[in-house]
Amino acid sequence: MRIGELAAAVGVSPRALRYYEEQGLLRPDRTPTGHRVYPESAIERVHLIRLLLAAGLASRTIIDILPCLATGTIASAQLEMLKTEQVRIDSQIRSLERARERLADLISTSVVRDQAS
Amino acid sequence: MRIGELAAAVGVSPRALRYYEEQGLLRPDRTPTGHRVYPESAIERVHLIRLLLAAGLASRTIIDILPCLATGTIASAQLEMLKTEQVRIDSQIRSLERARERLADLISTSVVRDQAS
DNA sequence: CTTGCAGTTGACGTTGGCGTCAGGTCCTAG
DNA sequence: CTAGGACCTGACGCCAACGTCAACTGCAAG
Repeated sequence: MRIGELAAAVGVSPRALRYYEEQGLLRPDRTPTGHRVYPESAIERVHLIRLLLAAGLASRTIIDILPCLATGTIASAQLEMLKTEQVRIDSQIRSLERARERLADLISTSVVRDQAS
Repeated sequence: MRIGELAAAVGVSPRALRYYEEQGLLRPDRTPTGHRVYPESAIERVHLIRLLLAAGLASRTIIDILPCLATGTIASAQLEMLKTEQVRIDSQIRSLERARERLADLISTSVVRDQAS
């Protein structure tokens, strides 16, 4: 499939897909004229990339863990990285929960006041 | 208290405090010679600012809701903003939880492999 | 007085994840 | 043959939240 199709399939821009390739996250084949050709599996792969990027992992980190999907094996150094990221994500979740709670406090304790513009 | 003291008290850099002021989040008094002077309450205020920034709120948004703390009242437009932010935070938390789960999957299903180098 | 740390403003640098041209090529339909 | 999408490679733009000089002033201690 070509870049436009993949982009539509996963809901990202072609520019983003080229950027992922530039970062080493994707390695599409090329037609003789240089057009990118992606396998079906790229859809799943991009979804995972987006998920991890949204969770705050650096693309460098993602590069290291993507091979684990294909091989089903992982180096101990990468395993440590994954655990570190989990810890970071956990603390980020807690931070978000505190913020949400604080906003809820504000909402429940504030008196709504009419505001002309 | 001066900027260095406040910075140490809340664990941020003086530069960050000046930036918050530039953004309208803080309004310290000044000594006759121009040095910033913060009230004790600034500690609490900066903690809240950090919490909301960490939760992904824009400083412009924070500007609008900080007065609510002081007045205990809130305009209906700001109330809507707060609810919108809550929704955003909720979806962000869910996204993080999915990522964490995915990492846990990887950890539990991958075979740890020895790695020279 | 001077040493030296703390403070001031101003301005440019950084990082990530793309958006957005610009200028050219490829390919399919009519 | 030609029109017009879709694709290509640069390369510069953008935004937020500061970091990092630079060049200067303020101030307390010895």
